[in-house]
Amino acid sequence: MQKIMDKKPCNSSQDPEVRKGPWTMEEDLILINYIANHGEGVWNSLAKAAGLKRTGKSCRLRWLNYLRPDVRRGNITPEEQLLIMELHAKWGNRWSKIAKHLPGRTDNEIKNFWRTRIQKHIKQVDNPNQQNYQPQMSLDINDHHHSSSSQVSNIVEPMETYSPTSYHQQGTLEPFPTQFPIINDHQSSCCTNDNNTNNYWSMEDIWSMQLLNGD
DNA sequence: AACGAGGACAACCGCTGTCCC
DNA sequence: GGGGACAGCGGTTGTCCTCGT
Repeated sequence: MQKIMDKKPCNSSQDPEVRKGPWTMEEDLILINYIANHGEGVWNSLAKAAGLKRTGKSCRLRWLNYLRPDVRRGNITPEEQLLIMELHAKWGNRWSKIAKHLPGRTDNEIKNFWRTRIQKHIKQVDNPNQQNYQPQMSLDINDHHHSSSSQVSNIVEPMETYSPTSYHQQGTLEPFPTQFPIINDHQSSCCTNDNNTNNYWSMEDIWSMQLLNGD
């Protein structure tokens, strides 16, 4: 049906007026301001009414994944990791469904987390003799969460087949001790405005600006 | 210090589902 | 019932950053 609409490359890329790529601070502020004043919904008309040269789709994604005040970013906790694995074992790649059980987490973030950390790890475990395999992270959650469901153990099991390094050595409950960039720190340090992309700055910055603007 | 490779994340794309006329 | 518009989802790609050489 509406594929007709979407077939036209995002019905927008042909339109020189439609911006793509990273959002700028100005665009973010416009979107935040508009939603603060008018609420979300009807994204296509919202984008137009707000004066953003973006598709409604793009605005929705930006708001849901980044700008919403209740979005939590970075530092996925061991408990969240466990939950993700448990729910993924139950539902598969139903990221939005999984995200609903992790308050403040977005489906995109969970999906990225799964693909970059867990899936990679599973691949490594599947091909342990591939090149000089070096386990980089531990997902040996069951060792520390004996209450885990059998569903979890199904998916976690392969990960127990190697001996985690720093995790056990450090005796902490940090499944990915060396793998987790502290995203909040990263963003708050690198994301102040001297970054030439204008795309990386903390949400605290945005929301404080928002407050300063008096909206 | 420079450069390349790989990782992490943001954003886009294509598709499906749902609602409304 | 058919078709259009929109929201939402999952997969993929692009970009930036970090780390190793």
